[in-house]
Amino acid sequence: MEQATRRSTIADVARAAGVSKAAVSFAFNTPERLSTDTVARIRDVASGLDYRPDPVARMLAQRRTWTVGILTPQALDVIFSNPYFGEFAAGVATAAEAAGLAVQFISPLHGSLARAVDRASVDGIIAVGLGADHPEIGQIRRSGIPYVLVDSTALPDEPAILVDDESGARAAAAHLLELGHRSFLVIGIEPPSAGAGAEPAWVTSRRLRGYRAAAADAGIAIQDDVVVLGPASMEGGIEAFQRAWADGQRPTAVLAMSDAMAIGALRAARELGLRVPADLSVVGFDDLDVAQYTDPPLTTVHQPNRQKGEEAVRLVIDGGPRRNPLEPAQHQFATHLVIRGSTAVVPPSRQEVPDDRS
Amino acid sequence: MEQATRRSTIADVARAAGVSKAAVSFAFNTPERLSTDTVARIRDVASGLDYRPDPVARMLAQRRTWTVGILTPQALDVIFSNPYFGEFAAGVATAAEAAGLAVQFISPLHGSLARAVDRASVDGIIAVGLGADHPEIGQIRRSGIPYVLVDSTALPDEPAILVDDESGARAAAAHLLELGHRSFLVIGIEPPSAGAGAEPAWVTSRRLRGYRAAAADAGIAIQDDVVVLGPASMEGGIEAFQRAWADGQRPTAVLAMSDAMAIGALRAARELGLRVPADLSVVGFDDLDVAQYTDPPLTTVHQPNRQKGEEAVRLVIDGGPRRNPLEPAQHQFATHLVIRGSTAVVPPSRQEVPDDRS
DNA sequence: ACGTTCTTGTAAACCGGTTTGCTAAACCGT
DNA sequence: ACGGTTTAGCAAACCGGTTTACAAGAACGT
Repeated sequence: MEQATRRSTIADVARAAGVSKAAVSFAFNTPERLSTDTVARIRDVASGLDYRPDPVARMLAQRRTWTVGILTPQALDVIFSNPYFGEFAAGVATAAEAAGLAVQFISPLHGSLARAVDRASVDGIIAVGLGADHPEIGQIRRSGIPYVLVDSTALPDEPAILVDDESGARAAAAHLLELGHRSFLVIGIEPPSAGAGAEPAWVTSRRLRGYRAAAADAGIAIQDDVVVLGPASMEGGIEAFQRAWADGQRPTAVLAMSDAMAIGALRAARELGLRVPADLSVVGFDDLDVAQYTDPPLTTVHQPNRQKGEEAVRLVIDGGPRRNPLEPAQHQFATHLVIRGSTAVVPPSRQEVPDDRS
Repeated sequence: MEQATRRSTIADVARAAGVSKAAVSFAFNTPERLSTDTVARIRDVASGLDYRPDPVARMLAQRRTWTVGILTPQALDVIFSNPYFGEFAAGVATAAEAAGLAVQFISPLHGSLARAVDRASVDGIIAVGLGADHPEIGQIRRSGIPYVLVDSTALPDEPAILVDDESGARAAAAHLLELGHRSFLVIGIEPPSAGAGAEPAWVTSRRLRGYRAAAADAGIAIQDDVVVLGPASMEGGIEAFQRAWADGQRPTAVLAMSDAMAIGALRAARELGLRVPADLSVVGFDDLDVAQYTDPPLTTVHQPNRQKGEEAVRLVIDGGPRRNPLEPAQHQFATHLVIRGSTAVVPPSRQEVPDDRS
C-alpha cells in the first residue's frame, strides 16, 4: 500500500487545463502575463485538483526560503523556557510576519551548532548571545548568508544589535548606592559554553563593569567574591542566592543580571524570612513582562526586548548584497532603570558608619 | 556588483575531485558505496571548497523536510509572549531534537492561517488550540501531511493530545468548596477567533463543566454572570478581575483557567487591598514554572505541558503512512491539583449561613 | 580459461517548481 | 496592404541535490 493519493503537481494542473507548466506558474505569480480568462480557467482547474505549489520546489527555484533563523548556542528547550527569549522572539516574529517571512529556530543539533547551521534553510540569521569567539560565527560569515549579531560584541562594521549594558548596570548600582546600600550580592549569568568563562566580551562582564563603575564613584569596590554565577532562570536565581547565603554573605542588596534570576532571588529571600524591600533590596535586568507582576513589583533595568527583535529582522533583511552603505549596520539601544517596589533604603541596623576621614 | 562569491555546488566538487555528482553524494550519504580513499579524497576536496549541501535541494530530492511545524491560530508574537506555549514548545523541541528534526512555527500570515499552511514546508503538523470547527484542519487533513491535534476535541480516531480538563477543573473547585467558599469568580479564556464563542468544544467550556460539576455536588450553581472571559495573559487576568469587581462582584475565590490570568488576578486583588489567601483564594490552571514563584505560590491544576509537546512529536512522527494501527492515535494526559499558598479557608466574615432546610 | 559475483563508479532521470527566450497571432496607424 | 509593436502562450533550461539502472573491471570458484 503506497501512499494513498499523490499530491497534484504543477504538471497535473497544466495537463488538466491544457496549458503549459509555465502558464500555470504565471497564473499564480504574474497573472498579468496571461489573459484574464486563461488565468481564471487555470485557477479553477487548480483548485479543483486542490493543487498547492510545493514550497520546497519553489524555494529551490527562487533561491529564497522566505525564512529567517534565530540562532542560539543553547538548546531549544532552555530557549523556550526562558521568557527573555520569548519576548525577543516575539519581536522577531512581528517584524518577520510583516515582511512575509517565517521564523525558524537554529540551535545545536545533537550537540553541534555547526551541523544545525548546515541543515538550516534560511535567508538570514539572527545570532543571539554568541560570544565573539564562537567558531560558528566564522562559519556563518563564510557561508555568505546575511546575519546579525545580538547581545554580543561585534566587529566595528558587522551588523549587530547592541544594548548599552554598562550604563544600565551603572544606573542600577547607583540607585542602590543612593539608598545607602554598601553591601552587595551580584548574581551573574554564566556563559552557555563552559569554556568561554573569562571572556571579556560576555554580557556578564559588561554589566559587571557598569556595577563596578558606579561603586567606584561612591568610593567602594565590588569584590569578585560577592559575584556568583548561574543559568539565567528562576531556578538559577534561587540557587545562586542560596549558595551565597550558605557562603556567609549577608548583603543588603542584590544586583541580578536577569529578571528571571531576580525572581529566583526574591523567592529564596522570602524563604529565609527576609522581607523585600525592607530587609533586602533587589534589582533585576531586562524588564520582562513579569517584572510588573512580582510581589513587590521588581525594580529593574529596562531594555527593549521586543524592539531588539524587530530591529534585528530589519537589519538582516537589508543586510543582503546591496545594503545601503550609508546606513550603519549596527544599532545600539539605550537602557534605563525602572524603579518599582523591590528597592528601598538600607535597613537602619545595617547602615555602615560613614567614613570620617575629614 | 553581483554576489561576491557563489556558494560551491555539488557539481563544483565533482569536477574538482574528478568524479561524478553521484559519487559526491555517496561520499556524504552512503560512504560504504565507495572505496575508502575515494571518499576521503572527495571529502577533502569538498571541505577545501567549503562545500555545504544545499538543504533545500536535498529536501526536494528526498521529499522530506526534516521539520515539524507547530500550528497556532494566534499570531506569533502572542504565542511567544505566552509562557504556556513556551513550555509546550520546549517539549516539542526536546523530542524533535532527539529525532533530528527542526521546529517551525506556523501561524497566520497576513491574517490567513490557510496561506501560512500553504507556505510551510514541514513533514508533520502539531496543531494546538484549533477548534474542531476550524476550516484549516480540513485543509490539513486533505493535504495528506501527518498531523496531531492538541488541546482540541478531535474525531475519535484522529491523532490527538488531550488533557483531562474536566476533572482537573473539578478538583480545583472541589478544593475551594471544601475550604468553605461559596462565592466564586470564574476567569475564562476567550476563544482566539471571535466567531467561535459558544463552541462547546473549546477548552473554556470543558473546564467550566468541571467547575460546575463540583459545585453541583455541593448543591450550588455557578451562574453565567460570574464568569468573565479574556485573553490568556497576565494583562487579561487583571482586566477580567477589575471588570468583575467594577461590576459589583465580591467573590471569596477565583477560579482562573490559566496561570497567567491567575497571576493577573493576584495583582489586581493586591492593588485593591485584598490579601491572598486571607481575603481571597485564587487557583490557576496549567502549573507553569512561574506558579511556584508567585507570592503566595499559586495553587493550580497541573498539566504536563512539556510532556504534551514531546508526545505530540512522537504521535506525528509515526502518524505517517504506516502507523501502527494497534497503537491508539490519541493520548490523554491526567491532571491533578497542586495545593500551594494561594488558597485558604473562606474568611469568617464572608461565611454563608448554612442551609437549614432540615 | 570461463562464467559468476562483488566492487566501484558513472550517466541520466527525477524532485516540482520558476524563468528566459522565442514565436505566432492580434492589433495598430497610415 | 504592410511593417512595427503588443499580447498570449510555449518549450526548454535551470535550481542543486538524490537515486536508479547500468557498465567495467577485479576477484572468485571450478
